Amino acid sequence: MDLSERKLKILSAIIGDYVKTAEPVGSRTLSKKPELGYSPATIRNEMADLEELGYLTHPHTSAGRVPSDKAYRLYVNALMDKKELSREEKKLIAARLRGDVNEFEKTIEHAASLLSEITNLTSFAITPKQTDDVLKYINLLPVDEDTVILMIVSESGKVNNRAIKMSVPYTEENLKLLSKNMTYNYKGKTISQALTNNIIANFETDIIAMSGLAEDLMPNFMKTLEDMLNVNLYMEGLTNIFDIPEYSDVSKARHFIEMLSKKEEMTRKLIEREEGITISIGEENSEDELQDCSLITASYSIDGRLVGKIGVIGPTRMKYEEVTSIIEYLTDNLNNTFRLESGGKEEDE
Amino acid sequence: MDLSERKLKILSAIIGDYVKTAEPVGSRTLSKKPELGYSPATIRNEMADLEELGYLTHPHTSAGRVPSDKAYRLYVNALMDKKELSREEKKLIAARLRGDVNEFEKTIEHAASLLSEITNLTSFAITPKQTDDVLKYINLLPVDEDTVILMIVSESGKVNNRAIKMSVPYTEENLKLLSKNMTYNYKGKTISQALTNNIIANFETDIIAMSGLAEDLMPNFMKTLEDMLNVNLYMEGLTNIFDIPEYSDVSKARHFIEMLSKKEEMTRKLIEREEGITISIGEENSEDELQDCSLITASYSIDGRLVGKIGVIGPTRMKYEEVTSIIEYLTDNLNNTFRLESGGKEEDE
DNA sequence: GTTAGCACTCTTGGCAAATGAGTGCTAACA
DNA sequence: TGTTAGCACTCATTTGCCAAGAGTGCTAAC
Repeated sequence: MDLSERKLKILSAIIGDYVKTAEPVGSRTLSKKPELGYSPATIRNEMADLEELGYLTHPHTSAGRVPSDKAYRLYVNALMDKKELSREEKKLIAARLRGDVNEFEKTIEHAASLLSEITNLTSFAITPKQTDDVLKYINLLPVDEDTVILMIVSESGKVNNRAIKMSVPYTEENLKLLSKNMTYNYKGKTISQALTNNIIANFETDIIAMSGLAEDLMPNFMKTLEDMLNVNLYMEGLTNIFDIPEYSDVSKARHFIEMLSKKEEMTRKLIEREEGITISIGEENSEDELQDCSLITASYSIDGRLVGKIGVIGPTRMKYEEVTSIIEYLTDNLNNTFRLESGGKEEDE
Repeated sequence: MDLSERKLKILSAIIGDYVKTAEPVGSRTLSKKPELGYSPATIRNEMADLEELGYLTHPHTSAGRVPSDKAYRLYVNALMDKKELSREEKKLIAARLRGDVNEFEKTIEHAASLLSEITNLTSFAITPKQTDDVLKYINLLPVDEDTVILMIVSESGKVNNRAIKMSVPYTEENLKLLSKNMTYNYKGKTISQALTNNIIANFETDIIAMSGLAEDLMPNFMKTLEDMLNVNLYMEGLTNIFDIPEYSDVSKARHFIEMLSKKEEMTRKLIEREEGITISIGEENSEDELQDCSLITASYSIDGRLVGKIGVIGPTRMKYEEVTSIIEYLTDNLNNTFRLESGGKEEDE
């Protein structure tokens, strides 16, 4: 059933007010708003209807109305209009995000902290899972009599390395040969391909000559590849939660912080999210702990391929349009910075 | 003025009880303890004396006594006896700490998380500031036509690298020459020496031939050296604070978490701490936010040289002897693991 | 020096009354 | 037929008050 123009207006006003005050909003308060020229009684009637339809709830008989998750959903889908950021906000974001493509981890961390600062919510970001990152170059370097450094470079410019204690002596020639061989075998493969298809069989022949070397090497090679797949999680503004009246109850705040402190779970949750801007409201979240939180996430990409996520978490009572606009602008900026042609930056306006 | 045997006994009992219950302890409760065979009245007299001397306080007239920071200090210095860990605890710690010298960061992270688990407090650890780590090896590797990887290896086995976009073309020969030259110039220098004495003048002659190369390189070299000095901070068990009755007040918990979330400050604070086991109680801490917290930290070292810190933070009402023993045993274990001869492990008992 | 006794203080919990915000419903009005 | 005023009713919150209980300080007796 479609809601009448007036119902939508009232619902919108209730949401607006409740988001600001965190107090159930009553008919009197609403009737005072200039855009709603109705008497409290009329509004009460409409509110009763809206409640029946599931858009409002009632903490108790003599309290005002509170928007339900369904109301927020409607609001987000249909009612809210995108908020254009002010010139200052845009400038602030752009200025704080100037970064180096080769230090994108730092840039992401900055972005998360900026996001939490602007929204006054808890923000988080993950770096891309580089599953599809392509290997470019593998090198073994001598350090000690018994130490060798394994170094793996990917197309995206990521460099990982690891010092390996060798159990058998090696020669520089051997290392060079092995480096070449490995590069030859793995170059062009994605990290996940390299991890699954065990290409070792492929260079068995050469290896015979170097016996123990490969045995020391391969487990470390695999470990390093796994390291490269590691996703980093950044989180900022955890204590912003304390500014939100809903969480002035210690046990609630505790739950919130406890959940967010579980890095693996949060990372997984973020990875699983769809790309683009995604809003999930209250009970739309599967986790019990998130039943009265909303998440807004967006994806950013590096050179248009590797995809990371950034977003905020807060109470369902949140300034959806504002936060969404901020995140959108922020990710646009990130995408721009991370375009490998090298972070040019001329945006709209 | 020295306290009488009996006063010490009473004080000790008060501390013991208060640490357990977090409730002010009264004379009746104390007189019931078998080791204190005095009537409530006697104990009251002694308590009045102790209060006058500053060892006890009184939340209000009709409440029991609470130990002051001065009392805890006395307790820690003179009264408490070291608690020997149980065989199980020792086993647990030893088992969980088996680590690889080359992955000491992970080991430290584990140690912090273990510490917080055992003590039910918030724990943290910092990796050593590698100021005195000695450079061993510098290498420049070609990747692209315009990308070069700079790699720095230190004696402690740390490997740092950085991809550098070159603004001028290079040849492999040039890179090799430069690598050799830099290694020659920096090998044996500590990181801080390398950062301060600008040795660039030293190889000016060769550089002339490679003009732009060094200009692209040197800023990145310096940045990478700075990266190597970065200290990582690990923190675990933040939410343990919520189990402590003193922090059931939201604003207190908030302050606590806010302070601990400031990574730079916490890192600095830890770096500044003295080596060995250090206990600072309540107002002995300079920071306002720590006035009712105690910190217990200890230092661990890698190969007996590079020194990191690990510790816990909790309310002044803390099981000092237990926590101290745990930290001591833990750092012994860490030191052992990080002895470069390669983590042998046979401990006392 | 130790202890029993007692008056006194102060916190805590429970209870009841007052307050007030807001509703739902009915009846009147345009 | 839609809108509004009026009024009784509900329920959370605040306030004040009282009783109970824990613990002290002091005095006097042992």
